[in-house]
Amino acid sequence: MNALPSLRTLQAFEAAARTGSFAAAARELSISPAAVSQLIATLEDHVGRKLFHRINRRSVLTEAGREVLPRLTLAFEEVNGVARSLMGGAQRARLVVSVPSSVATSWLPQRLPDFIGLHGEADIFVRGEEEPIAFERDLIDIRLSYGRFDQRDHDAEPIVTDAVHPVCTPALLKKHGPLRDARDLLAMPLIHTDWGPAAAAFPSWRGWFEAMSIAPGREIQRGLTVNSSAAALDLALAGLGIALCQGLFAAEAVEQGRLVRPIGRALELNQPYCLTVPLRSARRAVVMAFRGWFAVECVKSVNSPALA
Amino acid sequence: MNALPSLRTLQAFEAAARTGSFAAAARELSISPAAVSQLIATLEDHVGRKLFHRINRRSVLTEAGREVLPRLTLAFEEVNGVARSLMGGAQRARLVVSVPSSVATSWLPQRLPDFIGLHGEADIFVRGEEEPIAFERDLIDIRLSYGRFDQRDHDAEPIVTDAVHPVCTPALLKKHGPLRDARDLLAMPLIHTDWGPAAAAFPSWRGWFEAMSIAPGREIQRGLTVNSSAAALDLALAGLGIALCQGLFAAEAVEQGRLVRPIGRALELNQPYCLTVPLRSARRAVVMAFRGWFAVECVKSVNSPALA
DNA sequence: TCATTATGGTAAGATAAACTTATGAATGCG
DNA sequence: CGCATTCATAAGTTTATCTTACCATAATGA
Repeated sequence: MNALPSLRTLQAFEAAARTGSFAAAARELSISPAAVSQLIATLEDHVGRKLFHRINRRSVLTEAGREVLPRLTLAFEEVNGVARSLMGGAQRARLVVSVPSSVATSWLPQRLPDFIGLHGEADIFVRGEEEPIAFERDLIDIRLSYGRFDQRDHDAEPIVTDAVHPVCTPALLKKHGPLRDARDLLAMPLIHTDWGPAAAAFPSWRGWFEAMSIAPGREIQRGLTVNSSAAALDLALAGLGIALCQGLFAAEAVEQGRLVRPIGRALELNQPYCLTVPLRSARRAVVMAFRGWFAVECVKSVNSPALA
Repeated sequence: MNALPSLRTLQAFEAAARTGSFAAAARELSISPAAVSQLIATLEDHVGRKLFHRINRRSVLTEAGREVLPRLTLAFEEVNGVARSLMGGAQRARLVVSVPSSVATSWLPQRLPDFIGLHGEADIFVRGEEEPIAFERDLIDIRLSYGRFDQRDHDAEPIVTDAVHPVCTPALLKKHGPLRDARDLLAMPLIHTDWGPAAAAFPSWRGWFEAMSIAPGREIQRGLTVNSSAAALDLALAGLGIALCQGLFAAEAVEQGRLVRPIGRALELNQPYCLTVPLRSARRAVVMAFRGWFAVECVKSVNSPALA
């Protein structure tokens, strides 16, 4: 188990391979071309394999070299990025937030300016993605998920349990006249959401009617079907039907009067929303600040008086 | 624009921060504790900021240190991985393949052993994901996509244009009796696929009937709806209905007689499947080999005699 | 309590890695 | 051809890195 080659030789190799010339690499590293040549020779010696074909005083990468170059380049770019951020005067906080895609499209971006206003400048990365989440590979600092996913070295905390509400535009409700009971909904165009494997346990219209003690027939499968809450909300806003939408997403439109609830009956979800934070990030100031703010915003949306 | 700190000092910092002790870092780097202390002091000096709180001969990371540690660790791990793979005797080829999720679940894994048998050992990473693809961030060597996505420094090549075929189990077909024309399909349970935003232009049952010059009523929306080809195929295999499935996925089951085509009419897709290869990877042996093999496998499935 | 053993910091000197300069050979270009 | 550019090699220098030695502090345990 020999020692690994020195980082300096790898650095020289990376620069030369990327630029395609020892001379250019030398300029980049502010050293002489001869030094580059020697470093690379040392590395080739150490790993026991040529990394450049020396053909005509010109060097082209060997297969082995070509194979590893992109990985090295990416890794060194990251190292240099870290170094630069350490050297920068006032270091900007960095925060990687992972949320379900539906939250990433509109709910979160709308509210982010508020957080930035409260907390000050920060480099925030929002990732819209579904379980399973690669906390370590993607260096995620905080994740909002539907349901609790406990892991070693991660702190998971339930925030609030949401519910789904039937919502549609006021115009659509007017057109179909006021409803007397839940059964009248069956006559209106329903917007279905197919949650996919991610959250198969989410309530459907069928589930909602059953919770209202109404046994729906096959006809409820009619109408539009989409595969995300965001899309369902958009269709509802466009007046195309009644969507069964989480409070989290529907609250704002209902508060503004752009959507109404034809029937004030909601169906609670099986799982709460949870915030998961890897322990390595739990103590960082930005992360703690964001965690608190995020939880409050979720609760505010879900428990909006407009949905009471 | 000051020079960046030397990699060696960053390496020492990373080891000390990760292990939580200068002494442990020294052991890891096979140098003396004093050397670690000096390297870190040099780094702190260079970036003009303390990275450890020295409290009681014990060091704990400062906020600045905690902020950058995970990024540094990940980057150095990658560098070390590269170094190790260079030192390893016979280097194993490494290949990162990106395909649509549906292809990643079953079609590709089934066929990979064949490629490995032909080409020899290799470290193959299969990523199931949808457009847009982050070729550079994820260092992808080759991508199969539905439709052509041209980019700078990428080579995109159409492979074959697939078609969708109605398929169901022989048992289901028998139960509903032989069909005389396409219109009879309307009486059978249809399995719908909702492609989502990724490939909105994919044909639906409605499109298929229209191509057959049949104007379907609202009733065709009945039945099951799933959001992936793979799921639709599974449901069809379970005898739950007729799915409209790409030749790529259906070919094998039809060849084996597990599925049949109640009507031999297919509907061609709007876009061909394409293989995209970043130029940096185009000349690598594994990549070229895989590209050729992959294209042939796709064509074989799509043009299977069983679907003729 | 008082060694014992750990931690990290500092100073001085040693060593080896890294670098420069100088030179040569091969190539391409005007 | 003459000139610029490329990389390789050799010899000598610089300096970053490392060791050794010694100190201070704190926790551990007999």
